[in-house]
Amino acid sequence: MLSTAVFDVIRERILNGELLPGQKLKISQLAETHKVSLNVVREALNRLTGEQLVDLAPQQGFTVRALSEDDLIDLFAQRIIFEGIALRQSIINGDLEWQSRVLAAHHRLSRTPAVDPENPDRLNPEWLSRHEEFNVVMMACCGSPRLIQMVRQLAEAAALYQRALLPTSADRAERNSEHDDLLEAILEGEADKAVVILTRHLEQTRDVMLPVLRQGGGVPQANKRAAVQLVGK
Amino acid sequence: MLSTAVFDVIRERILNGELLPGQKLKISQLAETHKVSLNVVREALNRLTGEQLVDLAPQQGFTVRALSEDDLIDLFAQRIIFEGIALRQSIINGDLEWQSRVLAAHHRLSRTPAVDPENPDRLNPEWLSRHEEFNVVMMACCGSPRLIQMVRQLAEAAALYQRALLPTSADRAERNSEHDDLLEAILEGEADKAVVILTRHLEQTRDVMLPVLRQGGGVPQANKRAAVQLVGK
DNA sequence: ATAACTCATAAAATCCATTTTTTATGAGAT
DNA sequence: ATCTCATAAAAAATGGATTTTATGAGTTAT
Repeated sequence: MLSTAVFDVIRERILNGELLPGQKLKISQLAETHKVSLNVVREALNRLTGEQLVDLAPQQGFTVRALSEDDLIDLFAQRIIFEGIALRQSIINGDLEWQSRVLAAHHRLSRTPAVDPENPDRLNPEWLSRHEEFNVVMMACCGSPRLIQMVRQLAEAAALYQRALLPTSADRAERNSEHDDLLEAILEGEADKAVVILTRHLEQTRDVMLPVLRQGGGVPQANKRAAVQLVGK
Repeated sequence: MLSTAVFDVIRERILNGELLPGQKLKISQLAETHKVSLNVVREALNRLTGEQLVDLAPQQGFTVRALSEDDLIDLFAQRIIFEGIALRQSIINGDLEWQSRVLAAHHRLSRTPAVDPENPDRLNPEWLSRHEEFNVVMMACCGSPRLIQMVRQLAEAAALYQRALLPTSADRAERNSEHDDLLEAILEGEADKAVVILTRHLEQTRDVMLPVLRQGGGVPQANKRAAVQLVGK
């Protein structure tokens, strides 16, 4: 199915930061670059609105979902709640097989440099992927397909902020040690401890990004457009 | 925007039980009944997949999301967690204006007969609407747009089950008194108590539906189709 | 001179009619 | 009963028509 392929590619381009938050997604242009007809693009974009990655305003087309301070705060408040619940449940349910997968994901993450070797002022996209994978695997055993889906959606939204706002300078060593602590708590089955560490980790991630968003200098984000009525709001 | 209108109508028809869980949604047929072209319907259905009300399987088209025992249990487990959180926060944040709106919604609900006067063996659709409205208003002051959105989506999924499975006989009087207790706790600002009542209410709702789903006799639901690979799973 | 308004033009979004592919169906043969 | 294959039905994709919005030059008013 063509629209599924286009859906995946555009989704990837948004998460990669190739298509910036707030940016307009011109259908004809996307159709041309992906060598498909207009409706295929339209279909893909409609599905992306469901994933909360794209906004649709009638007669004004599609845009990449924009960043905002309020949303950043709300987003991380919900991540703390949802991921906390999912992680606790995962630790309770998880077996040896699951622990091993977490260990493996952590290893892959810890051995990937956080800063792009070729582009020292930006985070390494590969590291971001492994970070997200670590996150997904941690939650995988929570036992609830719906919870997993919601956590995945929140993490995806957060990825937009992280790719745009996370500075490379922010105490990498200290932050990586949080992953180590998290792993340790998981392997020892200490749910409470793990949730506390995760919460602190998320809070710190948010607090690093907030001032960057506030000053906004040099943040890769398309110019804000005038507020328009979005569908379904 | 035509597709938005069609989106709304189809959504309504699904929530009304006019289009049954598991039922195939033939694009050409929908296009004809709504006097629009195929692509418009397709666009609406794609957006409905984002709302988790419709499933899409490549080359097999769209179906109304089917009911299942596992999903029912999962769904209510998540409702208990997240509606609990949203309600508690709403009570903490809510001002007099909000309390008044809850009171009004409760009044509308309590004065609407739960059983359809013309169709005594089915629940009154108007009552179901007011019940959902009561629910939405209760959560409205939780302060988190994202939490509201997720709670709304969970409640919408639950509506499918309730319209299909909730018997008319299930101790209406007792269940309505739970709404009264809930209102009382909210107006007194007793968050803990309100959450306990809500939790019990949701558990009972689930437990009433489970056996009906298990035996499955006479449940309005389209015949199950062979399992197919769905997109995005 | 600047600001506000009109209106023609271009660009983009939305929708439709049609073609191409894929899947489902059922008669006839093995 | 199972398999093959022709046919019909439906999904998916295309190309293009229609409608709406954005843009900017020209005009008028302050």
